[in-house]
Amino acid sequence: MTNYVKATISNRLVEITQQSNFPFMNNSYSRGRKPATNLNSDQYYANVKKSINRARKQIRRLLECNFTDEYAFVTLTFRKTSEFDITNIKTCHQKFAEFKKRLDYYLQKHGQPKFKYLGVIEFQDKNRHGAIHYHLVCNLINITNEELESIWTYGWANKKNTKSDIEENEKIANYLKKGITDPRLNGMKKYFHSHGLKSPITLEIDNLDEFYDALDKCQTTLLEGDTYHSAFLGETKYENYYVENAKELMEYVQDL
DNA sequence: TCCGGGGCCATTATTCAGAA
DNA sequence: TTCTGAATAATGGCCCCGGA
Repeated sequence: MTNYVKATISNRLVEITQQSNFPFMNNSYSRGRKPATNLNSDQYYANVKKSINRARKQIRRLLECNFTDEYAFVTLTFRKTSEFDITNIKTCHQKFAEFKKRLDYYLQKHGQPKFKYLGVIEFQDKNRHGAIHYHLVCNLINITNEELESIWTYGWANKKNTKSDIEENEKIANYLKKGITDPRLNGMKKYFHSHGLKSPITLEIDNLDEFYDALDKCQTTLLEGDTYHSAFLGETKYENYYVENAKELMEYVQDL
């Protein structure tokens, strides 16, 4: 029996969750992030798992929301150096921040749009002893690999332009999601992106049949769906759809 | 012209208790 | 548990400014 339905719309990606129990809301308790806890409790690993799941979902959603047409998939690698530790997340993030500034300046100078990106880091363990590299989905469509590498300065840059569609996005999202389970990222940001990206829209659905009708009209494909049981949410059914005509769906949603 | 440091505050990670 | 929203700690994006 379904009592509560929620839809999360990330442009063409539509996720529908139906559950038999209502979500609970109560704000009378003191909650909040505590300083780092002991690293070996069951609770800690449960939180790590949760964090990874949330990051996975969010990466996919942000990709669909913000890179809807053509985008560039970029890999940035550090060459071996004695100047700084290329396996240290903090140090590398600092270098990445400096790179962004150089890039911002370059883009501004050449009258190109501001750098928009969604990215993760990954450790290269085979042969490279945990060297960090960056994977980015971004809007650097018009810049050449050579230009990019000369701005990056720390090693190699590899860029591939991609058309945003269901298969490519799935592939790219999986690629981005691959490395975020690394324990070296526990307690840290597992993904990052430029400010001002569009967020997915979350809706409570009162009339599910009507919502399905609207979906049908927008050339919708079912990607996956399943049902599981949760002690708190009850019978829970989720379905992910891909909508060809996202614009029409948005118009319908505006009227709700 | 080019870009790095400081700092503000946006964004993410972690934690918690649990309705009809 | 493929969970939730809210609160808070922690991290990092990005603007401003000024030095080289």
